[in-house]
Amino acid sequence: MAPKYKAPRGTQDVLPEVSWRWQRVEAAFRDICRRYGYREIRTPILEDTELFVRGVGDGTELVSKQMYTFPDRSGRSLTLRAEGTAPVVRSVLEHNLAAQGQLQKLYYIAPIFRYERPQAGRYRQHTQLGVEAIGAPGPDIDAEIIALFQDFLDAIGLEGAVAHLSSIGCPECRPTFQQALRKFFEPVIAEMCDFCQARYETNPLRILDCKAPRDVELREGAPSALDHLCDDCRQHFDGVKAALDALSVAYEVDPTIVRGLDYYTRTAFEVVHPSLGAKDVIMGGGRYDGLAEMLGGPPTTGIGFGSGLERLLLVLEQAGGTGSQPVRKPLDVYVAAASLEARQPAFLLAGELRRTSVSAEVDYTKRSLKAQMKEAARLGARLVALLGEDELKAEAVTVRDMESGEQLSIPRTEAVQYLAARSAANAEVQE
RNA sequence: GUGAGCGUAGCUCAGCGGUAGAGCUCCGGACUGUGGCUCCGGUGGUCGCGGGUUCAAAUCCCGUCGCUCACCCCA
Repeated sequence: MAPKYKAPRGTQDVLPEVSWRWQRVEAAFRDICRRYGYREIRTPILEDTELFVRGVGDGTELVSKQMYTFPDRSGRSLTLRAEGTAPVVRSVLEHNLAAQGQLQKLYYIAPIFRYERPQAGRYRQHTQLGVEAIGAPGPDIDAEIIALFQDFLDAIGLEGAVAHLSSIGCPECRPTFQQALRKFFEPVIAEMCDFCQARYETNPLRILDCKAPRDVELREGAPSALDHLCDDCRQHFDGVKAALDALSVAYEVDPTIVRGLDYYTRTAFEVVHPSLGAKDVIMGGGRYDGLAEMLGGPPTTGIGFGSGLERLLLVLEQAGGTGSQPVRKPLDVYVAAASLEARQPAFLLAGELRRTSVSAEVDYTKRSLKAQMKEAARLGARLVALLGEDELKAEAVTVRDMESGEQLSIPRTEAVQYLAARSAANAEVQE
Protein backbone atom coordinates (compact mmCIF):
# COMPACT_ATOMS: atom_id res chain seq x y z
CA MET A 1 0.00 0.00 0.00
CA ALA A 2 1.80 3.07 1.27
CA PRO A 3 0.58 5.52 -1.34
CA LYS A 4 3.34 7.65 -2.71
CA TYR A 5 1.57 10.97 -2.26
CA LYS A 6 -0.19 12.31 0.78
CA ALA A 7 -1.87 15.61 1.52
CA PRO A 8 0.84 17.99 2.71
CA ARG A 9 1.45 18.18 6.42
CA GLY A 10 -1.17 20.16 8.28
CA THR A 11 -3.67 20.03 5.41
CA GLN A 12 -6.65 17.75 5.06
CA ASP A 13 -9.06 16.34 2.53
CA VAL A 14 -12.69 17.00 3.31
CA LEU A 15 -14.29 13.78 2.14
CA PRO A 16 -17.94 13.38 1.09
CA GLU A 17 -18.59 11.67 4.42
CA VAL A 18 -18.13 14.97 6.21
CA SER A 19 -18.34 17.73 3.63
CA TRP A 20 -22.03 18.19 4.39
CA ARG A 21 -21.04 19.46 7.84
CA TRP A 22 -18.89 22.13 6.26
CA GLN A 23 -21.64 23.14 3.91
CA ARG A 24 -24.14 23.42 6.72
CA VAL A 25 -21.97 25.69 8.84
CA GLU A 26 -21.04 27.80 5.85
CA ALA A 27 -24.69 28.15 4.88
CA ALA A 28 -25.63 29.25 8.40
CA PHE A 29 -22.86 31.82 8.37
CA ARG A 30 -23.92 33.21 5.01
CA ASP A 31 -27.48 33.47 6.17
CA ILE A 32 -26.60 35.36 9.34
CA CYS A 33 -24.34 37.70 7.37
CA ARG A 34 -27.15 38.37 4.98
CA ARG A 35 -29.45 39.27 7.87
CA TYR A 36 -26.91 41.70 9.25
CA GLY A 37 -26.29 43.28 5.88
CA TYR A 38 -22.80 41.92 5.23
CA ARG A 39 -21.96 41.04 1.65
CA GLU A 40 -19.42 38.53 0.44
CA ILE A 41 -16.00 39.58 -0.77
CA ARG A 42 -13.53 37.17 -2.37
CA THR A 43 -9.92 38.16 -2.55
CA PRO A 44 -7.00 36.28 -4.14
CA ILE A 45 -5.27 33.50 -2.27
CA LEU A 46 -2.00 35.21 -3.17
CA GLU A 47 -0.98 38.69 -2.10
CA ASP A 48 2.14 40.77 -2.29
CA THR A 49 4.28 39.74 0.64
CA GLU A 50 4.61 43.40 1.58
CA LEU A 51 0.90 43.61 2.31
CA PHE A 52 1.27 41.30 5.30
CA VAL A 53 4.65 42.64 6.38
CA ARG A 54 3.26 46.17 6.45
CA GLY A 55 -0.20 45.42 7.70
CA VAL A 56 0.39 42.71 10.25
CA GLY A 57 3.79 43.91 11.39
CA ASP A 58 7.21 42.47 10.72
CA GLY A 59 7.87 41.87 14.41
CA THR A 60 4.94 39.49 14.75
CA GLU A 61 5.32 35.75 14.93
CA LEU A 62 3.00 35.41 11.95
CA VAL A 63 5.17 37.47 9.65
CA SER A 64 8.56 36.46 10.97
CA LYS A 65 8.11 32.71 10.81
CA GLN A 66 4.73 31.48 9.71
CA MET A 67 4.10 32.77 6.23
CA TYR A 68 4.15 30.73 3.06
CA THR A 69 6.26 33.12 1.04
CA PHE A 70 7.88 32.44 -2.32
CA PRO A 71 9.13 34.26 -5.39
CA ASP A 72 7.05 33.76 -8.53
CA ARG A 73 8.66 33.22 -11.89
CA SER A 74 9.25 36.91 -12.41
CA GLY A 75 10.93 37.16 -9.04
CA ARG A 76 8.33 39.15 -7.10
CA SER A 77 7.60 37.93 -3.62
CA LEU A 78 4.13 36.51 -3.05
CA THR A 79 2.54 35.09 0.10
CA LEU A 80 -0.37 32.72 0.55
CA ARG A 81 -3.14 34.51 2.46
CA ALA A 82 -1.80 34.49 6.01
CA GLU A 83 -4.78 36.20 7.61
CA GLY A 84 -8.08 37.62 6.50
CA THR A 85 -8.17 41.30 7.32
CA ALA A 86 -5.26 42.83 5.42
CA PRO A 87 -6.38 41.50 2.02
CA VAL A 88 -9.91 42.81 2.55
CA VAL A 89 -8.67 46.24 3.58
CA ARG A 90 -6.29 46.22 0.62
CA SER A 91 -9.19 45.49 -1.70
CA VAL A 92 -11.39 48.18 -0.17
CA LEU A 93 -8.60 50.71 -0.61
CA GLU A 94 -7.73 49.54 -4.11
CA HIS A 95 -11.31 49.96 -5.32
CA ASN A 96 -12.05 53.02 -3.23
CA LEU A 97 -15.04 51.34 -1.67
CA ALA A 98 -14.83 53.36 1.53
CA ALA A 99 -14.56 56.65 -0.27
CA GLN A 100 -16.86 59.42 0.97
CA GLY A 101 -17.32 57.69 4.27
CA GLN A 102 -19.20 54.72 2.84
CA LEU A 103 -19.43 51.97 5.42
CA GLN A 104 -18.43 48.62 3.94
CA LYS A 105 -19.86 45.55 5.64
CA LEU A 106 -18.14 42.52 4.21
CA TYR A 107 -17.76 38.83 4.93
CA TYR A 108 -15.63 36.05 3.57
CA ILE A 109 -15.09 32.30 3.84
CA ALA A 110 -11.50 31.75 2.88
CA PRO A 111 -8.54 29.44 3.39
CA ILE A 112 -5.67 30.79 5.49
CA PHE A 113 -2.11 29.42 5.33
CA ARG A 114 0.37 29.44 8.17
CA TYR A 115 3.49 27.36 8.61
CA GLU A 116 2.98 25.99 12.11
CA ARG A 117 3.36 22.66 13.84
CA PRO A 118 0.00 20.90 13.46
CA GLN A 119 -1.94 20.19 16.62
CA ALA A 120 -5.50 19.66 17.74
CA GLY A 121 -7.40 22.53 16.15
CA ARG A 122 -4.32 23.91 14.45
CA TYR A 123 -3.56 23.34 10.79
CA ARG A 124 -1.30 24.76 8.13
CA GLN A 125 -4.29 25.40 5.98
CA HIS A 126 -7.45 26.36 7.77
CA THR A 127 -10.62 28.12 6.81
CA GLN A 128 -11.77 31.34 8.34
CA LEU A 129 -15.27 32.66 8.45
CA GLY A 130 -14.67 36.36 8.75
CA VAL A 131 -16.47 39.67 8.87
CA GLU A 132 -15.06 43.16 8.38
CA ALA A 133 -16.86 46.46 8.91
CA ILE A 134 -14.76 49.19 7.38
CA GLY A 135 -15.57 52.86 7.83
CA ALA A 136 -17.57 53.00 11.06
CA PRO A 137 -15.81 54.31 14.15
CA GLY A 138 -18.06 52.42 16.55
CA PRO A 139 -18.80 51.52 19.22
CA ASP A 140 -22.18 50.17 18.08
CA ILE A 141 -20.66 48.38 15.12
CA ASP A 142 -18.24 46.65 17.51
CA ALA A 143 -21.16 45.24 19.43
CA GLU A 144 -22.95 44.37 16.20
CA ILE A 145 -20.36 41.96 14.94
CA ILE A 146 -20.09 40.23 18.31
CA ALA A 147 -23.87 39.90 18.30
CA LEU A 148 -23.67 38.58 14.75
CA PHE A 149 -21.30 35.88 15.86
CA GLN A 150 -23.50 34.91 18.79
CA ASP A 151 -26.46 34.59 16.47
CA PHE A 152 -24.35 32.44 14.21
CA LEU A 153 -23.45 30.12 17.09
CA ASP A 154 -27.13 29.87 17.97
CA ALA A 155 -27.93 29.05 14.37
CA ILE A 156 -25.54 26.11 14.30
CA GLY A 157 -26.70 24.96 17.73
CA LEU A 158 -23.45 25.48 19.55
CA GLU A 159 -23.78 26.12 23.27
CA GLY A 160 -21.27 26.87 25.97
CA ALA A 161 -19.13 29.41 24.14
CA VAL A 162 -17.95 32.40 26.14
CA ALA A 163 -17.09 35.81 24.73
CA HIS A 164 -14.18 37.68 26.29
CA LEU A 165 -13.95 41.41 25.79
CA SER A 166 -11.26 43.97 26.40
CA SER A 167 -9.67 47.09 25.03
CA ILE A 168 -6.00 47.24 24.22
CA GLY A 169 -6.00 51.00 23.86
CA CYS A 170 -4.59 53.07 21.06
CA PRO A 171 -1.14 54.38 20.09
CA GLU A 172 -1.80 57.23 22.51
CA CYS A 173 -2.38 55.29 25.69
CA ARG A 174 -0.68 51.95 25.07
CA PRO A 175 2.88 53.14 25.76
CA THR A 176 1.93 54.38 29.21
CA PHE A 177 0.43 51.00 29.97
CA GLN A 178 3.56 49.21 28.83
CA GLN A 179 5.61 51.45 31.07
CA ALA A 180 3.34 50.64 33.99
CA LEU A 181 3.73 46.92 33.27
CA ARG A 182 7.49 47.08 33.10
CA LYS A 183 7.58 48.99 36.36
CA PHE A 184 5.37 46.37 38.01
CA PHE A 185 7.36 43.38 36.81
CA GLU A 186 10.81 44.87 37.27
CA PRO A 187 11.36 43.46 40.78
CA VAL A 188 10.20 39.93 39.89
CA ILE A 189 11.11 39.50 36.27
CA ALA A 190 14.22 37.49 37.15
CA GLU A 191 12.03 34.82 38.73
CA MET A 192 9.75 34.47 35.74
CA CYS A 193 10.01 32.00 32.89
CA ASP A 194 12.48 32.51 30.06
CA PHE A 195 9.75 33.48 27.66
CA CYS A 196 8.47 36.20 29.94
CA GLN A 197 11.94 37.56 30.45
CA ALA A 198 12.16 38.00 26.71
CA ARG A 199 8.64 39.44 26.56
CA TYR A 200 9.55 41.98 29.19
CA GLU A 201 11.58 43.80 26.57
CA THR A 202 9.67 43.09 23.39
CA ASN A 203 6.02 43.02 24.40
CA PRO A 204 5.26 43.13 28.12
CA LEU A 205 1.53 42.71 27.40
CA ARG A 206 2.25 39.09 26.67
CA ILE A 207 3.37 38.42 30.21
CA LEU A 208 -0.28 38.72 31.17
CA ASP A 209 -1.01 35.88 28.84
CA CYS A 210 1.55 33.39 30.18
CA LYS A 211 0.22 30.12 31.58
CA ALA A 212 3.25 29.13 33.66
CA PRO A 213 1.83 28.60 37.18
CA ARG A 214 4.63 30.53 38.88
CA ASP A 215 4.16 33.47 36.54
CA VAL A 216 0.44 33.49 37.12
CA GLU A 217 1.14 33.99 40.83
CA LEU A 218 3.74 36.65 40.25
CA ARG A 219 1.46 38.75 38.13
CA GLU A 220 -1.13 38.95 40.89
CA GLY A 221 -2.13 42.60 41.14
CA ALA A 222 -0.50 43.62 37.88
CA PRO A 223 -1.88 46.75 36.26
CA SER A 224 -4.81 46.23 33.93
CA ALA A 225 -4.95 47.57 30.40
CA LEU A 226 -8.38 48.90 31.20
CA ASP A 227 -7.00 51.19 33.90
CA HIS A 228 -4.68 52.90 31.49
CA LEU A 229 -7.01 53.79 28.65
CA CYS A 230 -7.10 57.37 27.49
CA ASP A 231 -10.44 59.17 27.72
CA ASP A 232 -11.44 58.42 24.14
CA CYS A 233 -10.61 54.72 24.44
CA ARG A 234 -12.36 54.52 27.79
CA GLN A 235 -15.47 56.07 26.33
CA HIS A 236 -15.36 53.77 23.34
CA PHE A 237 -15.03 50.70 25.53
CA ASP A 238 -17.93 51.79 27.72
CA GLY A 239 -19.95 52.30 24.57
CA VAL A 240 -19.26 48.77 23.37
CA LYS A 241 -20.32 47.30 26.69
CA ALA A 242 -23.47 49.40 26.76
CA ALA A 243 -24.39 48.31 23.24
CA LEU A 244 -23.79 44.65 24.06
CA ASP A 245 -25.91 44.96 27.18
CA ALA A 246 -28.66 46.59 25.16
CA LEU A 247 -28.54 43.71 22.68
CA SER A 248 -28.52 41.17 25.55
CA VAL A 249 -25.26 39.68 24.35
CA ALA A 250 -23.38 37.96 27.17
CA TYR A 251 -19.66 38.61 27.59
CA GLU A 252 -16.94 38.71 30.21
CA VAL A 253 -14.56 41.60 30.55
CA ASP A 254 -11.13 40.03 30.39
CA PRO A 255 -8.18 42.43 30.43
CA THR A 256 -5.69 39.62 29.80
CA ILE A 257 -6.57 39.05 26.18
CA VAL A 258 -3.86 40.14 23.83
CA ARG A 259 -3.72 40.38 20.07
CA GLY A 260 -0.91 38.87 18.09
CA LEU A 261 -1.11 41.24 15.14
CA ASP A 262 0.19 44.79 15.22
CA TYR A 263 -2.78 46.47 13.62
CA TYR A 264 -5.23 46.02 16.46
CA THR A 265 -6.47 49.00 18.48
CA ARG A 266 -9.09 49.47 21.17
CA THR A 267 -11.74 46.78 21.14
CA ALA A 268 -10.33 43.27 21.29
CA PHE A 269 -12.33 40.12 21.81
CA GLU A 270 -12.30 36.41 21.46
CA VAL A 271 -14.77 33.61 21.91
CA VAL A 272 -13.59 30.42 23.55
CA HIS A 273 -15.16 27.02 24.00
CA PRO A 274 -14.16 24.72 26.87
CA SER A 275 -14.52 21.47 24.94
CA LEU A 276 -11.56 22.22 22.74
CA GLY A 277 -8.42 21.70 24.83
CA ALA A 278 -5.41 23.90 24.32
CA LYS A 279 -6.65 25.56 21.17
CA ASP A 280 -9.90 26.80 22.62
CA VAL A 281 -10.28 30.06 20.71
CA ILE A 282 -13.13 29.74 18.26
CA MET A 283 -13.17 33.32 17.13
CA GLY A 284 -10.86 36.27 17.57
CA GLY A 285 -11.04 39.82 16.42
CA GLY A 286 -10.92 43.47 17.17
CA ARG A 287 -10.67 47.01 15.92
CA TYR A 288 -7.93 48.10 13.56
CA ASP A 289 -8.27 51.81 13.09
CA GLY A 290 -4.69 52.31 11.97
CA LEU A 291 -4.46 49.56 9.37
CA ALA A 292 -5.68 51.45 6.31
CA GLU A 293 -3.09 54.14 6.88
CA MET A 294 -0.35 51.57 7.37
CA LEU A 295 -1.28 50.27 3.94
CA GLY A 296 -0.95 53.72 2.43
CA GLY A 297 -4.65 54.63 2.36
CA PRO A 298 -6.59 57.43 3.97
CA PRO A 299 -7.43 57.16 7.68
CA THR A 300 -10.22 54.58 7.81
CA THR A 301 -11.60 52.83 10.85
CA GLY A 302 -12.34 49.13 10.82
CA ILE A 303 -13.30 46.17 12.94
CA GLY A 304 -13.69 42.50 12.23
CA PHE A 305 -13.28 38.95 13.38
CA GLY A 306 -12.07 35.64 12.07
CA SER A 307 -13.40 32.28 13.14
CA GLY A 308 -11.78 28.95 12.42
CA LEU A 309 -14.20 26.67 10.62
CA GLU A 310 -12.22 23.52 11.44
CA ARG A 311 -12.35 24.38 15.14
CA LEU A 312 -16.04 25.10 14.98
CA LEU A 313 -16.56 21.67 13.48
CA LEU A 314 -14.45 20.05 16.18
CA VAL A 315 -16.50 21.73 18.86
CA LEU A 316 -19.74 20.82 17.15
CA GLU A 317 -18.68 17.20 17.12
CA GLN A 318 -17.72 17.13 20.79
CA ALA A 319 -20.33 19.43 22.24
CA GLY A 320 -22.92 17.88 19.95
CA GLY A 321 -24.54 20.87 18.35
CA THR A 322 -27.85 20.30 16.66
CA GLY A 323 -26.98 19.90 13.00
CA SER A 324 -25.29 16.60 13.75
CA GLN A 325 -27.49 14.63 11.39
CA PRO A 326 -27.00 14.81 7.66
CA VAL A 327 -30.08 15.89 5.76
CA ARG A 328 -29.08 13.90 2.77
CA LYS A 329 -32.09 13.82 0.51
CA PRO A 330 -32.76 10.17 -0.21
CA LEU A 331 -32.46 8.89 -3.72
CA ASP A 332 -35.78 8.94 -5.60
CA VAL A 333 -35.30 6.01 -7.94
CA TYR A 334 -32.71 3.28 -8.38
CA VAL A 335 -32.93 1.71 -11.80
CA ALA A 336 -31.93 -1.95 -11.59
CA ALA A 337 -31.07 -4.17 -14.54
CA ALA A 338 -31.79 -7.87 -14.16
CA SER A 339 -30.02 -8.95 -17.32
CA LEU A 340 -27.20 -7.81 -19.53
CA GLU A 341 -29.63 -6.78 -22.27
CA ALA A 342 -31.49 -4.58 -19.81
CA ARG A 343 -28.44 -2.55 -18.82
CA GLN A 344 -28.65 -0.09 -21.69
CA PRO A 345 -32.42 0.48 -21.34
CA ALA A 346 -31.87 0.98 -17.60
CA PHE A 347 -29.16 3.53 -18.28
CA LEU A 348 -31.50 5.39 -20.62
CA LEU A 349 -34.40 5.31 -18.17
CA ALA A 350 -32.19 6.80 -15.47
CA GLY A 351 -31.19 9.53 -17.90
CA GLU A 352 -34.79 10.38 -18.67
CA LEU A 353 -35.68 10.50 -14.98
CA ARG A 354 -32.83 12.85 -14.20
CA ARG A 355 -34.02 15.22 -16.90
CA THR A 356 -37.40 15.42 -15.21
CA SER A 357 -35.69 16.43 -11.95
CA VAL A 358 -36.00 13.00 -10.38
CA SER A 359 -32.79 11.81 -8.75
CA ALA A 360 -31.87 8.45 -10.24
CA GLU A 361 -28.98 6.02 -10.05
CA VAL A 362 -27.97 2.94 -12.03
CA ASP A 363 -25.26 0.36 -11.67
CA TYR A 364 -22.15 0.85 -13.74
CA THR A 365 -20.15 -2.11 -12.50
CA LYS A 366 -22.16 -5.05 -13.88
CA ARG A 367 -23.15 -6.30 -10.49
CA SER A 368 -25.78 -8.91 -9.81
CA LEU A 369 -29.39 -7.91 -9.37
CA LYS A 370 -29.08 -8.73 -5.71
CA ALA A 371 -26.10 -6.46 -5.37
CA GLN A 372 -28.00 -3.72 -7.15
CA MET A 373 -30.89 -4.07 -4.70
CA LYS A 374 -28.45 -3.82 -1.85
CA GLU A 375 -26.97 -0.72 -3.35
CA ALA A 376 -30.44 0.78 -3.77
CA ALA A 377 -31.11 0.21 -0.08
CA ARG A 378 -27.75 1.67 0.86
CA LEU A 379 -28.47 4.80 -1.12
CA GLY A 380 -31.81 5.16 0.57
CA ALA A 381 -33.76 4.77 -2.66
CA ARG A 382 -37.51 5.07 -2.18
CA LEU A 383 -38.31 3.27 -5.39
CA VAL A 384 -36.58 0.73 -7.55
CA ALA A 385 -37.42 0.57 -11.24
CA LEU A 386 -36.60 -2.93 -12.41
CA LEU A 387 -35.86 -3.81 -16.01
CA GLY A 388 -35.23 -7.37 -17.14
CA GLU A 389 -36.07 -9.87 -19.81
CA ASP A 390 -39.75 -9.98 -18.89
CA GLU A 391 -40.12 -6.21 -18.74
CA LEU A 392 -38.39 -5.69 -22.06
CA LYS A 393 -40.69 -8.21 -23.67
CA ALA A 394 -43.79 -6.63 -22.12
CA GLU A 395 -42.52 -3.08 -22.68
CA ALA A 396 -43.02 -2.32 -19.02
CA VAL A 397 -41.02 -1.63 -15.89
CA THR A 398 -41.52 -3.16 -12.47
CA VAL A 399 -41.68 -0.54 -9.73
CA ARG A 400 -40.88 -1.62 -6.21
CA ASP A 401 -41.60 0.49 -3.16
CA MET A 402 -38.58 -0.14 -0.99
CA GLU A 403 -40.34 0.61 2.24
CA SER A 404 -43.46 -1.50 1.81
CA GLY A 405 -42.04 -4.01 -0.63
CA GLU A 406 -45.07 -3.61 -2.89
CA GLN A 407 -44.45 -4.04 -6.61
CA LEU A 408 -46.44 -3.26 -9.68
CA SER A 409 -45.93 -3.19 -13.40
CA ILE A 410 -46.12 0.11 -15.29
CA PRO A 411 -46.08 0.43 -19.08
CA ARG A 412 -42.70 1.74 -20.21
CA THR A 413 -44.35 4.69 -21.98
CA GLU A 414 -45.84 5.92 -18.72
CA ALA A 415 -42.94 4.98 -16.47
CA VAL A 416 -41.15 8.32 -16.35
CA GLN A 417 -44.32 10.25 -15.61
CA TYR A 418 -45.38 7.70 -13.00
CA LEU A 419 -42.01 7.64 -11.21
CA ALA A 420 -41.84 11.42 -11.24
CA ALA A 421 -45.28 11.65 -9.66
CA ARG A 422 -44.41 9.12 -6.96
CA SER A 423 -41.16 10.94 -6.22
CA ALA A 424 -42.89 14.28 -5.92
CA ALA A 425 -45.41 12.74 -3.50
CA ASN A 426 -42.54 11.32 -1.44
CA ALA A 427 -40.85 14.67 -1.33
CA GLU A 428 -43.97 16.24 0.11
CA VAL A 429 -44.36 13.55 2.73
CA GLN A 430 -40.83 14.28 3.81
CA GLU A 431 -41.35 17.99 4.39
C1' G B 1 11.21 25.68 16.72
C1' U B 2 10.95 22.06 21.56
C1' G B 3 9.01 17.53 23.95
C1' A B 4 6.07 12.94 24.38
C1' G B 5 3.06 8.86 22.30
C1' C B 6 1.83 6.37 17.82
C1' G B 7 2.21 4.50 12.39
C1' U B 8 -0.19 -3.60 10.77
C1' A B 9 -6.15 -5.02 5.36
C1' G B 10 -11.08 0.29 2.98
C1' C B 11 -12.29 1.22 8.70
C1' U B 12 -11.33 -0.04 14.16
C1' C B 13 -7.53 -2.76 16.19
C1' A B 14 -4.75 -7.58 18.06
C1' G B 15 0.14 -9.77 17.30
C1' C B 16 5.76 -7.33 19.96
C1' G B 17 12.14 -12.00 17.52
C1' G B 18 10.41 -17.44 13.86
C1' U B 19 8.10 -15.67 8.35
C1' A B 20 0.42 -11.88 9.32
C1' G B 21 -4.83 -12.18 12.32
C1' A B 22 -9.98 -10.58 14.18
C1' G B 23 -14.43 -7.60 13.86
C1' C B 24 -16.87 -4.34 10.51
C1' U B 25 -16.99 -3.12 5.18
C1' C B 26 -16.74 -5.08 0.22
C1' C B 27 -17.71 -9.34 -3.47
C1' G B 28 -20.20 -14.09 -4.20
C1' G B 29 -23.46 -18.16 -2.60
C1' A B 30 -27.63 -20.43 0.33
C1' C B 31 -32.74 -17.58 -2.19
C1' U B 32 -31.70 -20.29 -10.81
C1' G B 33 -34.65 -11.99 -11.50
C1' U B 34 -35.23 -8.65 -6.03
C1' G B 35 -32.56 -4.93 -0.34
C1' G B 36 -32.50 -4.34 5.07
C1' C B 37 -32.00 -10.53 9.24
C1' U B 38 -29.13 -15.27 9.41
C1' C B 39 -25.47 -18.78 7.76
C1' C B 40 -21.30 -20.17 4.44
C1' G B 41 -17.26 -18.80 1.35
C1' G B 42 -13.98 -15.21 -0.96
C1' U B 43 -11.12 -10.57 -2.35
C1' G B 44 -7.85 -7.51 0.09
C1' G B 45 -1.54 -6.10 3.53
C1' U B 46 6.32 -5.11 0.11
C1' C B 47 3.23 -4.72 8.74
C1' G B 48 4.70 4.25 6.67
C1' C B 49 9.66 4.58 4.14
C1' G B 50 15.17 3.74 4.38
C1' G B 51 19.22 1.58 6.86
C1' G B 52 21.33 -1.53 10.88
C1' U B 53 21.57 -5.90 14.49
C1' U B 54 20.27 -11.28 13.87
C1' C B 55 20.46 -17.81 11.08
C1' A B 56 15.60 -15.19 11.25
C1' A B 57 12.56 -8.51 12.28
C1' A B 58 5.72 -6.30 11.83
C1' U B 59 8.31 -7.33 16.37
C1' C B 60 15.05 -4.82 18.66
C1' C B 61 18.26 -0.21 17.22
C1' C B 62 19.07 4.35 14.19
C1' G B 63 17.33 7.77 10.64
C1' U B 64 13.32 9.83 7.92
C1' C B 65 8.27 11.07 6.68
C1' G B 66 3.46 11.36 8.67
C1' C B 67 -0.35 11.35 12.56
C1' U B 68 -1.79 12.69 17.63
C1' C B 69 -1.14 15.60 22.04
C1' A B 70 1.36 19.43 24.81
C1' C B 71 4.78 23.85 24.81
C1' C B 72 5.20 28.18 21.70
C1' C B 73 1.76 30.83 18.79
C1' C B 74 -3.01 31.42 17.07
C1' A B 75 -8.53 30.73 14.22
